[in-house]
Amino acid sequence: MVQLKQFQCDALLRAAEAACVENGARLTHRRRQVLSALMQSPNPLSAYEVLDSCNRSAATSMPAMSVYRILDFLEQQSLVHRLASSNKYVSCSHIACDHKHFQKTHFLLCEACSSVEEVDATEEANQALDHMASAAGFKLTSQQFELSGICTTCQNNAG
Amino acid sequence: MVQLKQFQCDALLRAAEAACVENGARLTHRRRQVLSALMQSPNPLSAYEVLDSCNRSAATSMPAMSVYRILDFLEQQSLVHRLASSNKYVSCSHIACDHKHFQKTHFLLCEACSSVEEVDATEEANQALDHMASAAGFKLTSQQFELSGICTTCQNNAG
DNA sequence: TCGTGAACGATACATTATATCATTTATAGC
DNA sequence: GCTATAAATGATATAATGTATCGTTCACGA
Ligand SMILES: [Zn+2]
Ligand SMILES: [Zn+2]
Ligand SMILES: [Zn+2]
Ligand SMILES: [Zn+2]
Repeated sequence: MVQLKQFQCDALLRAAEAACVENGARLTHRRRQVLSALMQSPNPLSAYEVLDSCNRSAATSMPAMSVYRILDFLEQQSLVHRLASSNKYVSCSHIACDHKHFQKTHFLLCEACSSVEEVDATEEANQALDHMASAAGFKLTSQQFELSGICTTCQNNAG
Repeated sequence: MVQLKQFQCDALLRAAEAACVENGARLTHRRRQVLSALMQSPNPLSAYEVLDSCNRSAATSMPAMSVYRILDFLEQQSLVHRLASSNKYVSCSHIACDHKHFQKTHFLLCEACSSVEEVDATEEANQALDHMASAAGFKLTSQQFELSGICTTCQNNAG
């Protein structure tokens, strides 16, 4: 996950706008600012990091309230995802494609560079975890996992 | 996970004290208060919930700082575990037994009653998740998963 | 008994999140 | 275009959570 070039970001924003319209919602200026901040960040951002990013790259300053409201909105639209383990946000990596989050989605977090990879659950993993849970009498409901590890790039840099 | 009777709690506290001594640490009065609060709670508690619990059940009021310090200490001693997804704490379910957390430990969280079950990772789950991560080039490091679901009791109550 | 470091108390402060209400903006119907 | 309506935002206050710092007390060993 590398910082997006501007023309890529624009294309994603157009796709995001289309997705909103399809849901009867609007991608306003403020929402676009927040989404853009997350798209351009190589790492997940906390609400206040989003706020700072927006305020650095714009003339008018955004109230903190708006960031919280807008992050909620964007999450409902599946344009961003919230990482519970760090309470930070990442932009969805499937905004431009037709991916609809039908599968469970998991996140791989690099401990070295803080990059995030959004991956679909495998059937193998679903079964193994269901199995592990049912051994304790639990019936798993939908959820996303946030798995820590080392990404390809950082493995190569270290080796 | 049900609220512990007092004599069970006392036995656990004795075991916890022994574990501390083995590590060259001490289970002081304040630490005992915090650990006891977590043991007696059927659900995970946030730092301030621990604080409230301690202050309800004791004459002298505990400063918030102490709770944070002590939770860190207890976590290092593996007497309590921190749940990253909710930023709350639970007492370890293996204080009395000889369980040493050699295996990865995962947590099953009931969405209905908020109870928590601490379970060992299965080899099957480890492999499935390693496999899923390596498909994206990630090498997983140690971690704990916090899986949402419905516990046995709540399944029966619903059915 | 005294020195030492760990644990704790106390205070201030920083960060993060929510509640509330006024104002502005977009939209649809006329 | 004009107006009613709801959505979105601005503005302010406040709550909740977490950290930094320093002085004091306490346990323990020399
Ligand atoms: Zn996504
Ligand atoms: Zn990396
Ligand atoms: Zn444990
Ligand atoms: Zn339950």
